[in-house]
Formats: sequence, structure tokens, C-alpha cells
Amino acid sequence: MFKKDVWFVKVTGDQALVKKINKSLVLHTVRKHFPLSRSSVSVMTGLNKATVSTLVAELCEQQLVIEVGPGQSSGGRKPLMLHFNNMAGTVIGIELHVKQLSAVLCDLKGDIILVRDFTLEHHGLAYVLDTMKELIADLISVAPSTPYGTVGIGIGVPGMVDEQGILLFAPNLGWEMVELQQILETYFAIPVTLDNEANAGAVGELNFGAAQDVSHLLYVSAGSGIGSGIIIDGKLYKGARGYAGETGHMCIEADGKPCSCGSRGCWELYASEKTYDTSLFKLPAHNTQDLIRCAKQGDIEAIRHFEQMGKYLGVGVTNLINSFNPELIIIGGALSEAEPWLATSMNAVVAERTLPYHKQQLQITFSKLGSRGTMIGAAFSSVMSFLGSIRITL
Amino acid sequence: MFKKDVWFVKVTGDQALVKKINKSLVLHTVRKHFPLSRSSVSVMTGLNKATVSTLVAELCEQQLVIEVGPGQSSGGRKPLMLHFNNMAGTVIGIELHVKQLSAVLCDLKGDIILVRDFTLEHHGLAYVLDTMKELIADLISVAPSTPYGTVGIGIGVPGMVDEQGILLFAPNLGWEMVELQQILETYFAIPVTLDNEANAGAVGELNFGAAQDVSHLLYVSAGSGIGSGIIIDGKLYKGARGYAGETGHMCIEADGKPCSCGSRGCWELYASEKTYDTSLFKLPAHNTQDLIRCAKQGDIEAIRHFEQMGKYLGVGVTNLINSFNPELIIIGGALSEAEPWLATSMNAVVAERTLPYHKQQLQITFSKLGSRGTMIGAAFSSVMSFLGSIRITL
DNA sequence: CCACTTTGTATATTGGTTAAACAAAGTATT
DNA sequence: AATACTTTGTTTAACCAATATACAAAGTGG
Repeated sequence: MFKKDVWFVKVTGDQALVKKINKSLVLHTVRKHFPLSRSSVSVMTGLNKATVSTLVAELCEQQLVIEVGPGQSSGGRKPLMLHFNNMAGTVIGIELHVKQLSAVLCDLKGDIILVRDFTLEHHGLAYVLDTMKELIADLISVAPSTPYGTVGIGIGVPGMVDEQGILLFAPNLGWEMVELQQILETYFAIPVTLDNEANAGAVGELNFGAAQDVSHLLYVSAGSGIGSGIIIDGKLYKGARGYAGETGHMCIEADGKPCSCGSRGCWELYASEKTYDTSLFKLPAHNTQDLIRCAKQGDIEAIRHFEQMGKYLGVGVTNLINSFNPELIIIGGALSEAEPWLATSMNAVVAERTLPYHKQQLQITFSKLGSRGTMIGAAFSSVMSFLGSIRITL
Repeated sequence: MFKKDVWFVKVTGDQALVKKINKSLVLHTVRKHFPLSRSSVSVMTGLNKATVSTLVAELCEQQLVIEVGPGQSSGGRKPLMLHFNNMAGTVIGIELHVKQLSAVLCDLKGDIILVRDFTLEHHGLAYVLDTMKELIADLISVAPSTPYGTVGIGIGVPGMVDEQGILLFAPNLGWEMVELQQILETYFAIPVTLDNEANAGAVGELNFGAAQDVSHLLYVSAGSGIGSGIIIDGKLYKGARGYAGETGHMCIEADGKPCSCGSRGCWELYASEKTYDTSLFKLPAHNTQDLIRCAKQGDIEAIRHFEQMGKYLGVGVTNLINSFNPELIIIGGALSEAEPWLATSMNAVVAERTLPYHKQQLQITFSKLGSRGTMIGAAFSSVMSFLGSIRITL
């Protein structure tokens, strides 16, 4: 419905392309580093002062940038400080959990204005869809009045999404081939970006969490299964058809346990919540939240189990490091809250098994954004999509 | 010594950038599709006829494109056909094997002009380096006279290479921290590109082999170990520090055989020539060449062993497919010559284990270029580097 | 021989960046 | 307080690559 990725459609170079590059450069420089004077934008971007002035004037007219008055002098005329107008519009970010629907209303900076949660009673498609529509409609209606209004809806789902925004398969919901993006775009007439939960989480961390100014990053979402969001050159890597990052079904035991995917020895059979039902330990509970509570109280079986998961988490993470050579690995998802019991054994395995050169300048952390990372990431994808669609010529 | 990747240094847009994009577009359109008229270049690129005329005129003056006379009319004036001047310069491609040094002299199209082989007696650094210098000097001296002369040397090595062109570690040669690129650039005053064997092979297949017009590709080089060349968006992906693609040390048996890398259960312990010494079968030989001969003669032990390797090859390939979602997987390296005995079991495992959606529009083939792929790829990297460094303004 | 097509070039225009000069508004020094 | 210097931001003219348009060149077909 809405054109996506307009950026790369034009392969030849002309003045429009030049302006697009520079205007976008100025906009994002202001967005990331405001408050800022025109002069410093010029220095930071390498663009001529005059060029910056022209482009800033246009961005002001488009209300994406605002002049907020004089700043402090550094030995000469006072600079006129520029702000990114985070209230030029709003976006909605949604995460579809198995038992819950979470939504946020964000400004264009990605700051949360409002949160809504809704407990799902079952996974009937019509029911969930209606709930989602209600939730979105509610958020749109209470959104503060802004020049552009609500400009995008970003959704993170626990399943595989293709390039056309079709939710192909969501095992935990029992859904297949749901044209979620198209349905919602038609209903609300607002651009919708649909992504799997891991990809959304990666975008969230990249822009707000542990991964700012990182360009090669893997976000491992460990929960009921495992999925990875892959950031390459600062951009989400989706593969040929949009299915990249299904690392949960990476085989780490060639002749291991049979998996529902048809393979054997898949990573997520050893390092996700799927282990709870087949654990060799006498687990006092079968969900992450309760197990963490038990571990906090010193339950030895729960702690042992987490340590075991940490080890297998490390095995898979090592594989990713050796293959991708990232700067940063972030462990996210529900299991990231078990960091205190997972981290030691995981790090030990990674330290022992990763190739020496790959360990240089590599960082491994747990998610900084917690359960909201996915929502915020989904919302932010919409922000970027909106900012990328801004008119170049006035 | 020589500036690499000049392309991305400039982040702002200006007319020079526009011209660079368009001139490069015209050049590579002619290179890939010649013979071609200016008019068809205009249609294919989307550039205005006048723009194409201007740029072609410059490229002709730079001797990279030549006008070869009138073509066939299609109902109007005869077109003036353009050729890419593959003899504007020459490049040298070298592959450093364990027991052999192979070199080619290529034109700018990547066609082989001359091949030289040299058997290495040992791996002494000084000895190999001297041999390499002699070989290169010889090829340069016999290269046909061209406007630009020999414009690049590309080298593929069996080891890990960093971004600065330092050969960090080559287990089979016993080398560590050899500044190969810098040594040769200083000696010959010609740009040198150094890459590991798998990356070079991937570039070779991408441009001359099974992978033309493919943008997401994995080239798995299986020989004495396993390494992968990863092509993403039509470009070689090297990771944060240049070490991406060390897939041979991907763990496929969490508690498997110990590996020299410090880890356990590494892929290459189960699917490379490293299996020969620990095989459960009574192998009639311990090198690939002889084993293939035996398999051809029906030796059941050799065949069984290859089938076993094929299975494990499939396990690793499945992991790569699920993670990267490529369009194409190419099996290369010495083991690719055992295709008849590897393919069936490998394909069976991949078919059984790969996620259903990832199998759509996925192709798996064995290398089409054989043992020369790496050399040609290395040479071609140099060609691209040269063409990328061409002056924009006359 | 004439109408039409295709190919390629010449010319004027457009629209972006830029350097340089300048104006505005401050600080520092005497 | 007056002067010199800095910093910030705008104005102006120039530059240059792509483009639309007109046109020239060279063919085909009836």
C-alpha cells in the first residue's frame, strides 16, 4: 500500500539524490545530537554552511526541526540552537506476545508517551485482530495533536515475516499466512511495518539500548524459542526473502533431540524455555518468571538448570560470533532477566570456544531495554520509515 | 599504501558523487553487457542519452571503453557499438596452496591470459615470499603491453586476513602475522588485495561462476578445513574486523571431538579432510584425490566415508541457510570434486532439516570454476579495485 | 522519393552545492 | 568605551552535472 524503501529505487545519480542524501544527513545529525547550531551541523557533516542553512530552513518549514533561541557563545556571536521536533508526529509500537498485547505511543525521538497492555484470552485470529485494532484506535485517539499526526504503526510478532509484511508462521499462536501489515494499513490508512520480534528488538537496542554507534551487531532473543536480529553495516539484515536470523534452529547436536521443525539438535531445544519440560533437573516451576524467583531463593535445581542453559547459550553464541564477526552480541528476550544465573556459564563457554581473533573488541551484554525493547524497536522502525519518506522538494 | 574504498569516504552528496555513481554505472553496464550502443546504455541505466554520451566520451578517452564500429540497424540509424576494453590493463591473481603456488595473469574482464604453477618445497616465509615475488615479476614482465599496465595483484590465502591486509594466522602454513599486502605493495608499487581463500572463491563465483546476478550467497570452501565467503547485497561481507566466515569452527556437536581451536565439535572435524585420520571406515587413502579415485573404482569404504561427510556437510549448510537465508549456496574447495559421492547425502540432510520457507527459491550447487575459482576471484577483486579508483574528472 | 525510426549530438535550462564576501552579534583587549 | 577579533549565519555569484528539447545523421520501408 505505502511505498517502502523509496531510497534505493533510484539507482542513477542526480541532484535530487544529492539533496536527499544531504537533507537526510542534516536531519539525522540534528535528531541524534541536538541541541545544535547550524554551524556545528556544518562542521559535523562536512557540508557547506550555506547548504546547511538552506536545508535547515526547509526542515523548519516542514516542522521537523525547530529553532529554540540563542545558545551560549564560544567567543563570538551566539548560535541559534536547533532541536529535532520530536513532537512533529507520533508512532505506535506493538508487541504481540503469546498471552498479551503490549502497545506504546511514542514521539519521533522514540520516547514513550503512553503504554497500554491487554491480556489475550486466546489466539483466535479475529479476536486478536479486533483487539489490536481497538488498541491502536484508542492510542490514535488519545495521541497529542501534532503536525503530522500518527505517522506509523510498528509491530513485532513472534514468528516469521516475509518482505511483503505477511506473517508466514507463528508457532506459538498457531497462525499461518496472515497478511497483518496489509490488513492494518487498509484499516487505518497509516503505514505499518511488520517485523519479527528479534529484528524489532535489534533495532530497539541499536537506537536506544546497548548498541548505539555499533554497526555489526547480533541481538539474540531467547524466550519460548530463539531468534536473532542481525544488524550489518548499521542496517537490519533480512536475507534474500526476509527470513534471516532463524538461529533457534541452528543445529548444535548433529544427532540430538528431534525438533518440531523436522531437524534435530536445534539450539532452542537446549537454550530456551523449551528446556523446562525435558530438564534433567527437578525443576520447581516450568516458566521463566517462577524459576527466577526460585533461583533468587537459592533453589539449587533451578540454578543448575539456568547454568546448563547458559552453557548451551554460549555454544550457539560462539557459532554466531565465528560466522558473523560482530562487534556486539546482545542477549534479549524473556530469558535475559535470568542474566545473573546464565551469564557466568555462558561467558565461560564463549571465552573457551570462540576463535581468539574474534574475541578482540567483542562485547557481550544482556538487553538494556528489557521487555520493552521490541515494542520500541518496532515503533522506531516506523519513525525511520516516516523520516525516510519526507518530501525533499518543498 | 594505496587508498582503498575511496567510494565511501565521502558521506555528503555533491556533483562529484553524482558523476561517480553514473560514470561507474555506465562503465559496469558496458563491462557486463557489451557490445552495446549508447542508446541501449541509456535505456538500461535510466540515464539521459546526452549524459551517457558525455560519460562514454570520457571513458573512451580513458581507454576503458572502445567504439568498434556500426552494429545492426533495428529500423533506423545504425548504432555505434561500444566494447569494454578488457585489454586496458592486466591483473595478477595468486592462490597460495599448502604445497603449491598458482598464479594467473588476467585481463580486466577476468579472462585468463596465462597460468603459472610452482611447487613449494616447504613453508619457510622467506622462501615462499621470494618465490612469490619471482612469479609475480615474471608475469608482469611477460604481460602484454597495455595502456595501464599491470594494475593489481590479488592474493587468496588459506588463513585469516584482517582489514589491513595482514595474514593473521594460517594454520597449514604455520604462519602468523605476515604483512603480506604491505610487503608486496612496497616491493612492486602496485595495489595488492589480500583475502582468505573462501572470500576470494565467493567473489570468483559471483562474477564468473554459478552466482551471477545473485545478491545473497554463501560460498563454502571445504578442503583441509572449512571456511565461507559471505556475499550480502552483492558485496563481500567481512564483519566488524574482517574475520567473518570462519564457519569451520561452528559447533555442530556441543560435546564433540576437541578441536585445535580450543572448542569442541567443530564442523570441519566432521566434514573436511580432517576426517581422514579419524574415520571409522578403513580408508584406502588419506587424501581427497586418491579417495576420489578409489570411489570411482567402487571402493565401498571410501564411498561410505564421503556419504558420511556429505551428511555433516548438510548439517552445517542447514545452519547457514537458517541463519543467513541466502539465495544460493556453493560448495567449493578441494572437496567439491567429490560431488558425486557427497551431494546425495548432503542434499537429503538439507531437505530434511532446513526450515520450509528457507528452502523456497534456494539453490545449492557445487563450484563451477573448480580449483581456479579462488585465483580468478582474487584477480577480480583487483580489477574491481582498479575500476573503482578510476578518475572521475578528466 | 518520401515518411518514419533510430541513434547520437548540441544547446539552453534547471537545480543543487560551494566559495567568498558580508552582515550580525558576540568576546577580549587596550 | 573603543577597537580588534571571533563566531554565526546569510547573500551572492559561480560552477557543474543531468536533463529536456531540438536537431542532425543515417538508416528502413513503401
